[in-house]
Amino acid sequence: MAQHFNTEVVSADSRQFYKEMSIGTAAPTQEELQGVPHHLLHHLSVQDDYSAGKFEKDALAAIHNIFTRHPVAIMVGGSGLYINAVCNGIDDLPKSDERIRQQLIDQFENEGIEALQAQIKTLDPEYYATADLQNTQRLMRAIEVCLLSQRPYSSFLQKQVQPRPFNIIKIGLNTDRELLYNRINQRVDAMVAAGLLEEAKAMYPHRKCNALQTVGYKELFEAFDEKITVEEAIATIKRNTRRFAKRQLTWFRKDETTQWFEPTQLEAVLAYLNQHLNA
RNA sequence: GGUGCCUUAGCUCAGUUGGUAGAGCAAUGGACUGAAAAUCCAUGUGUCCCUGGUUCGAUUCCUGGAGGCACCA
Repeated sequence: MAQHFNTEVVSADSRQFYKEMSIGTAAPTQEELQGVPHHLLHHLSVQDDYSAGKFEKDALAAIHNIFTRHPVAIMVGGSGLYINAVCNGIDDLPKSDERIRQQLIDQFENEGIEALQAQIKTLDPEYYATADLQNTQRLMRAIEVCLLSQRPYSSFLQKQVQPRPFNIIKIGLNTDRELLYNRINQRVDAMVAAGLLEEAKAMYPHRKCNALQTVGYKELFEAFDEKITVEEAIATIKRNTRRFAKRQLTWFRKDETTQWFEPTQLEAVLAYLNQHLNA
Protein backbone atom coordinates (compact mmCIF):
# COMPACT_ATOMS: atom_id res chain seq x y z
CA MET A 1 0.00 0.00 0.00
CA ALA A 2 2.84 2.39 0.85
CA GLN A 3 4.37 1.65 -2.55
CA HIS A 4 1.02 2.20 -4.25
CA PHE A 5 0.70 5.65 -2.66
CA ASN A 6 4.46 6.24 -2.91
CA THR A 7 4.58 7.19 0.75
CA GLU A 8 5.98 6.19 4.16
CA VAL A 9 4.86 4.13 7.14
CA VAL A 10 4.48 4.86 10.86
CA SER A 11 4.55 1.78 13.08
CA ALA A 12 2.01 1.60 15.91
CA ASP A 13 3.33 -1.66 17.31
CA SER A 14 4.30 -1.16 20.94
CA ARG A 15 6.84 -4.00 20.89
CA GLN A 16 8.51 -3.41 17.54
CA PHE A 17 9.65 -0.05 18.98
CA TYR A 18 12.50 -1.86 20.72
CA LYS A 19 15.58 -2.41 18.61
CA GLU A 20 16.72 -5.47 20.59
CA MET A 21 13.46 -7.33 19.92
CA SER A 22 13.17 -8.44 16.30
CA ILE A 23 12.45 -12.15 16.07
CA GLY A 24 9.90 -12.31 18.91
CA THR A 25 7.99 -9.27 17.68
CA ALA A 26 8.01 -10.41 14.04
CA ALA A 27 9.46 -7.04 13.13
CA PRO A 28 9.74 -6.50 9.36
CA THR A 29 13.11 -7.41 7.87
CA GLN A 30 15.11 -5.11 5.61
CA GLU A 31 13.76 -7.12 2.69
CA GLU A 32 10.16 -6.79 3.87
CA LEU A 33 10.52 -3.01 4.22
CA GLN A 34 10.83 -2.96 0.40
CA GLY A 35 12.66 0.35 0.50
CA VAL A 36 9.69 2.08 2.13
CA PRO A 37 10.81 4.45 4.93
CA HIS A 38 9.38 3.36 8.30
CA HIS A 39 9.06 5.60 11.36
CA LEU A 40 8.95 4.62 15.05
CA LEU A 41 10.31 1.16 14.31
CA HIS A 42 13.24 -0.04 16.42
CA HIS A 43 13.76 3.51 17.67
CA LEU A 44 13.96 2.58 21.39
CA SER A 45 16.03 0.39 23.68
CA VAL A 46 14.30 -2.06 26.02
CA GLN A 47 15.57 0.01 28.96
CA ASP A 48 13.82 3.18 27.76
CA ASP A 49 10.59 4.34 29.35
CA TYR A 50 7.79 4.77 26.90
CA SER A 51 4.06 5.38 27.01
CA ALA A 52 0.92 5.98 25.01
CA GLY A 53 1.27 9.71 25.69
CA LYS A 54 4.78 9.84 24.26
CA PHE A 55 3.66 7.80 21.29
CA GLU A 56 0.88 10.28 20.53
CA LYS A 57 3.44 13.09 20.23
CA ASP A 58 6.04 11.02 18.36
CA ALA A 59 3.53 9.61 15.91
CA LEU A 60 1.93 12.99 15.18
CA ALA A 61 5.39 14.43 14.55
CA ALA A 62 6.23 11.56 12.20
CA ILE A 63 2.92 11.94 10.35
CA HIS A 64 3.37 15.67 9.85
CA ASN A 65 6.91 15.02 8.70
CA ILE A 66 5.59 12.62 6.06
CA PHE A 67 2.94 15.16 5.01
CA THR A 68 5.71 17.58 4.03
CA ARG A 69 6.58 15.09 1.27
CA HIS A 70 3.39 13.10 0.55
CA PRO A 71 -0.38 13.66 0.73
CA VAL A 72 -1.00 10.26 2.36
CA ALA A 73 0.62 8.63 5.40
CA ILE A 74 0.09 5.04 6.52
CA MET A 75 0.03 3.96 10.16
CA VAL A 76 0.25 0.21 10.77
CA GLY A 77 -0.08 -1.82 13.85
CA GLY A 78 -1.59 -3.69 16.59
CA SER A 79 -1.57 -1.64 19.78
CA GLY A 80 -5.13 -0.34 20.11
CA LEU A 81 -4.53 2.13 22.92
CA TYR A 82 -1.61 3.68 21.04
CA ILE A 83 -3.60 3.96 17.81
CA ASN A 84 -6.45 5.60 19.73
CA ALA A 85 -4.02 8.09 21.25
CA VAL A 86 -3.06 9.22 17.74
CA CYS A 87 -6.53 9.12 16.17
CA ASN A 88 -8.59 10.53 19.07
CA GLY A 89 -6.06 12.03 21.45
CA ILE A 90 -5.29 11.05 25.01
CA ASP A 91 -6.00 13.28 28.00
CA ASP A 92 -3.13 15.12 29.61
CA LEU A 93 -2.55 12.94 32.67
CA PRO A 94 0.45 13.01 34.99
CA LYS A 95 2.97 10.48 33.77
CA SER A 96 3.80 7.50 35.93
CA ASP A 97 6.12 7.96 38.88
CA GLU A 98 8.41 5.07 39.73
CA ARG A 99 8.57 5.78 43.46
CA ILE A 100 4.79 6.02 43.92
CA ARG A 101 4.22 3.00 41.73
CA GLN A 102 6.60 0.93 43.83
CA GLN A 103 4.85 2.09 47.00
CA LEU A 104 1.52 0.94 45.58
CA ILE A 105 2.92 -2.42 44.52
CA ASP A 106 4.30 -2.90 48.04
CA GLN A 107 0.98 -1.90 49.53
CA PHE A 108 -0.85 -4.35 47.28
CA GLU A 109 1.51 -7.20 48.18
CA ASN A 110 1.26 -6.50 51.92
CA GLU A 111 -2.36 -5.49 52.32
CA GLY A 112 -4.12 -6.93 49.29
CA ILE A 113 -6.40 -5.49 46.66
CA GLU A 114 -8.89 -4.31 49.32
CA ALA A 115 -6.41 -1.63 50.43
CA LEU A 116 -6.24 -0.28 46.85
CA GLN A 117 -10.02 -0.35 46.52
CA ALA A 118 -10.46 1.52 49.80
CA GLN A 119 -7.91 4.13 48.76
CA ILE A 120 -9.48 4.91 45.38
CA LYS A 121 -12.91 5.02 47.03
CA THR A 122 -11.66 7.89 49.18
CA LEU A 123 -9.57 9.66 46.55
CA ASP A 124 -12.02 9.37 43.65
CA PRO A 125 -15.52 8.10 44.49
CA GLU A 126 -16.67 8.84 40.94
CA TYR A 127 -14.07 6.55 39.41
CA TYR A 128 -14.68 3.95 42.12
CA ALA A 129 -18.32 3.71 41.04
CA THR A 130 -17.45 2.52 37.54
CA ALA A 131 -13.94 1.13 37.95
CA ASP A 132 -12.98 -2.49 37.40
CA LEU A 133 -12.24 -3.17 41.07
CA GLN A 134 -10.42 -6.44 40.41
CA ASN A 135 -7.89 -4.87 38.06
CA THR A 136 -4.94 -3.99 40.26
CA GLN A 137 -2.98 -2.31 37.47
CA ARG A 138 -5.80 0.06 36.63
CA LEU A 139 -6.50 0.78 40.32
CA MET A 140 -2.83 1.55 40.96
CA ARG A 141 -2.66 3.88 37.98
CA ALA A 142 -5.76 5.78 39.12
CA ILE A 143 -4.42 6.13 42.68
CA GLU A 144 -1.05 7.22 41.30
CA VAL A 145 -2.68 10.00 39.25
CA CYS A 146 -4.69 11.19 42.28
CA LEU A 147 -1.58 11.30 44.50
CA LEU A 148 0.58 13.05 41.90
CA SER A 149 -1.99 15.67 40.96
CA GLN A 150 -3.99 16.08 44.17
CA ARG A 151 -7.03 15.73 41.92
CA PRO A 152 -9.41 12.85 41.27
CA TYR A 153 -8.32 10.64 38.39
CA SER A 154 -11.77 10.85 36.81
CA SER A 155 -11.51 14.66 36.57
CA PHE A 156 -8.83 14.22 33.91
CA LEU A 157 -10.95 12.03 31.67
CA GLN A 158 -12.52 14.34 29.11
CA LYS A 159 -13.47 11.57 26.68
CA GLN A 160 -13.41 14.16 23.91
CA VAL A 161 -12.07 13.35 20.50
CA GLN A 162 -9.21 15.68 19.59
CA PRO A 163 -9.61 17.23 16.14
CA ARG A 164 -6.77 16.29 13.79
CA PRO A 165 -5.74 18.31 10.73
CA PHE A 166 -6.02 15.22 8.51
CA ASN A 167 -8.60 12.61 7.58
CA ILE A 168 -8.33 9.14 9.03
CA ILE A 169 -9.46 6.02 7.15
CA LYS A 170 -9.37 2.84 9.20
CA ILE A 171 -8.82 -0.58 7.69
CA GLY A 172 -9.08 -3.78 9.73
CA LEU A 173 -7.76 -7.16 8.63
CA ASN A 174 -9.25 -10.43 9.86
CA THR A 175 -9.77 -13.95 8.60
CA ASP A 176 -11.31 -17.28 9.51
CA ARG A 177 -10.44 -18.05 13.14
CA GLU A 178 -9.08 -21.54 12.50
CA LEU A 179 -6.83 -20.24 9.72
CA LEU A 180 -5.70 -17.34 11.90
CA TYR A 181 -4.78 -19.68 14.74
CA ASN A 182 -2.95 -22.08 12.43
CA ARG A 183 -0.90 -19.21 11.12
CA ILE A 184 -0.13 -17.99 14.64
CA ASN A 185 1.09 -21.46 15.61
CA GLN A 186 3.23 -21.65 12.47
CA ARG A 187 4.61 -18.17 13.10
CA VAL A 188 5.79 -19.17 16.57
CA ASP A 189 7.53 -22.26 15.18
CA ALA A 190 9.17 -20.05 12.57
CA MET A 191 10.37 -17.66 15.31
CA VAL A 192 11.92 -20.55 17.21
CA ALA A 193 13.64 -21.75 14.03
CA ALA A 194 14.91 -18.21 13.43
CA GLY A 195 16.59 -18.06 16.84
CA LEU A 196 13.97 -16.81 19.30
CA LEU A 197 15.61 -18.67 22.21
CA GLU A 198 18.94 -16.92 21.62
CA GLU A 199 17.26 -13.52 21.34
CA ALA A 200 15.32 -14.13 24.57
CA LYS A 201 18.48 -15.33 26.33
CA ALA A 202 20.20 -12.07 25.41
CA MET A 203 17.22 -10.18 26.93
CA TYR A 204 17.21 -12.23 30.14
CA PRO A 205 19.19 -9.62 32.14
CA HIS A 206 16.50 -7.06 31.20
CA ARG A 207 13.54 -9.35 32.00
CA LYS A 208 12.15 -6.90 34.59
CA CYS A 209 11.83 -4.14 31.98
CA ASN A 210 8.35 -3.33 30.83
CA ALA A 211 9.40 -3.97 27.24
CA LEU A 212 10.05 -7.60 28.12
CA GLN A 213 6.58 -8.17 29.57
CA THR A 214 5.88 -9.59 26.15
CA VAL A 215 4.52 -12.78 24.68
CA GLY A 216 7.40 -14.87 23.37
CA TYR A 217 9.88 -13.64 25.95
CA LYS A 218 8.18 -13.90 29.34
CA GLU A 219 7.37 -17.58 28.75
CA LEU A 220 10.96 -18.39 27.78
CA PHE A 221 12.26 -16.58 30.88
CA GLU A 222 10.20 -19.08 32.90
CA ALA A 223 11.90 -21.90 31.00
CA PHE A 224 15.34 -20.37 31.64
CA ASP A 225 14.43 -20.30 35.34
CA GLU A 226 13.54 -24.02 34.93
CA LYS A 227 9.98 -23.48 36.12
CA ILE A 228 8.70 -25.02 32.87
CA THR A 229 10.32 -26.85 29.96
CA VAL A 230 11.17 -25.13 26.69
CA GLU A 231 8.49 -27.23 24.96
CA GLU A 232 5.89 -26.01 27.45
CA ALA A 233 7.07 -22.44 26.97
CA ILE A 234 6.64 -22.70 23.19
CA ALA A 235 3.13 -24.15 23.56
CA THR A 236 2.26 -21.33 25.99
CA ILE A 237 3.63 -18.71 23.59
CA LYS A 238 1.26 -20.05 20.92
CA ARG A 239 -1.70 -19.94 23.28
CA ASN A 240 -0.88 -16.46 24.59
CA THR A 241 -0.44 -15.16 21.04
CA ARG A 242 -3.87 -16.59 20.11
CA ARG A 243 -5.40 -14.87 23.14
CA PHE A 244 -3.65 -11.63 22.28
CA ALA A 245 -5.00 -11.74 18.73
CA LYS A 246 -8.48 -12.27 20.13
CA ARG A 247 -8.10 -9.25 22.43
CA GLN A 248 -6.95 -7.14 19.50
CA LEU A 249 -10.09 -8.14 17.59
CA THR A 250 -12.25 -7.24 20.59
CA TRP A 251 -10.63 -3.82 20.77
CA PHE A 252 -10.81 -2.97 17.06
CA ARG A 253 -14.32 -4.37 16.47
CA LYS A 254 -15.64 -1.73 18.87
CA ASP A 255 -14.75 1.03 16.40
CA GLU A 256 -17.57 1.17 13.90
CA THR A 257 -15.64 3.38 11.49
CA THR A 258 -13.28 0.51 10.71
CA GLN A 259 -13.83 -1.26 7.40
CA TRP A 260 -12.88 -4.93 7.53
CA PHE A 261 -11.12 -6.98 4.84
CA GLU A 262 -9.41 -10.31 4.37
CA PRO A 263 -5.61 -9.95 4.41
CA THR A 264 -5.44 -11.03 0.75
CA GLN A 265 -7.81 -8.31 -0.51
CA LEU A 266 -5.24 -5.68 -1.47
CA GLU A 267 -7.19 -4.54 -4.55
CA ALA A 268 -10.41 -4.15 -2.57
CA VAL A 269 -8.61 -2.20 0.15
CA LEU A 270 -7.03 0.13 -2.42
CA ALA A 271 -10.41 0.66 -4.10
CA TYR A 272 -11.99 1.49 -0.75
CA LEU A 273 -9.18 3.91 0.11
CA ASN A 274 -9.26 5.68 -3.25
CA GLN A 275 -13.01 6.12 -2.98
CA HIS A 276 -12.70 7.69 0.48
CA LEU A 277 -9.64 9.78 -0.33
CA ASN A 278 -11.52 11.52 -3.15
CA ALA A 279 -14.65 12.01 -1.07
C1' G B 1 -7.07 -67.16 21.31
C1' G B 2 -7.84 -66.41 27.05
C1' U B 3 -8.26 -63.14 31.38
C1' G B 4 -8.62 -58.32 33.50
C1' C B 5 -9.31 -53.08 33.09
C1' C B 6 -10.97 -48.94 30.15
C1' U B 7 -14.51 -46.08 26.50
C1' U B 8 -18.38 -39.46 29.56
C1' A B 9 -17.03 -31.91 26.79
C1' G B 10 -11.94 -30.19 21.67
C1' C B 11 -8.05 -32.71 25.47
C1' U B 12 -7.05 -35.15 30.43
C1' C B 13 -10.34 -37.17 33.64
C1' A B 14 -14.24 -37.19 37.90
C1' G B 15 -19.30 -38.71 38.77
C1' U B 16 -24.36 -40.48 38.89
C1' U B 17 -26.62 -46.15 45.76
C1' G B 18 -31.01 -45.94 38.30
C1' G B 19 -34.36 -39.69 37.84
C1' U B 20 -30.12 -37.62 30.94
C1' A B 21 -24.03 -34.92 34.19
C1' G B 22 -18.88 -31.60 36.22
C1' A B 23 -13.54 -30.20 37.18
C1' G B 24 -8.90 -28.54 35.11
C1' C B 25 -6.92 -27.10 30.53
C1' A B 26 -8.27 -25.49 25.65
C1' A B 27 -12.09 -22.34 23.54
C1' U B 28 -15.76 -18.15 23.21
C1' G B 29 -17.66 -13.06 24.36
C1' G B 30 -16.47 -8.46 26.77
C1' A B 31 -13.76 -4.27 29.29
C1' C B 32 -9.70 -0.98 28.53
C1' U B 33 -6.87 6.98 28.97
C1' G B 34 1.18 7.02 30.07
C1' A B 35 2.51 -1.05 32.19
C1' A B 36 -1.70 -2.12 26.57
C1' A B 37 1.94 -8.29 23.25
C1' A B 38 0.03 -5.30 29.92
C1' U B 39 -4.14 -6.03 33.17
C1' C B 40 -9.10 -7.52 34.33
C1' C B 41 -14.38 -9.62 33.93
C1' A B 42 -17.99 -13.20 32.18
C1' U B 43 -19.55 -17.95 29.65
C1' G B 44 -20.94 -22.68 27.75
C1' U B 45 -19.31 -26.69 25.66
C1' G B 46 -22.30 -33.54 25.69
C1' U B 47 -26.22 -39.35 20.85
C1' C B 48 -22.21 -40.33 28.71
C1' C B 49 -18.93 -46.15 22.24
C1' C B 50 -23.02 -49.25 19.75
C1' U B 51 -26.96 -52.96 20.36
C1' G B 52 -30.78 -55.55 22.76
C1' G B 53 -32.84 -56.61 27.79
C1' U B 54 -34.72 -55.50 32.93
C1' U B 55 -37.33 -50.99 34.65
C1' C B 56 -42.36 -46.01 35.02
C1' G B 57 -37.35 -44.38 33.79
C1' A B 58 -30.60 -46.83 31.83
C1' U B 59 -24.99 -42.85 30.87
C1' U B 60 -25.34 -45.97 35.52
C1' C B 61 -27.54 -52.88 36.21
C1' C B 62 -27.51 -57.39 32.70
C1' U B 63 -26.59 -59.81 27.40
C1' G B 64 -24.02 -59.33 22.89
C1' G B 65 -20.73 -56.41 19.82
C1' A B 66 -16.77 -52.65 18.47
C1' G B 67 -12.30 -50.06 19.75
C1' G B 68 -8.04 -49.27 23.25
C1' C B 69 -4.48 -50.85 27.11
C1' A B 70 -2.13 -54.64 30.19
C1' C B 71 -0.93 -59.55 31.33
C1' C B 72 -1.10 -64.83 29.90
C1' A B 73 -0.73 -68.20 25.76
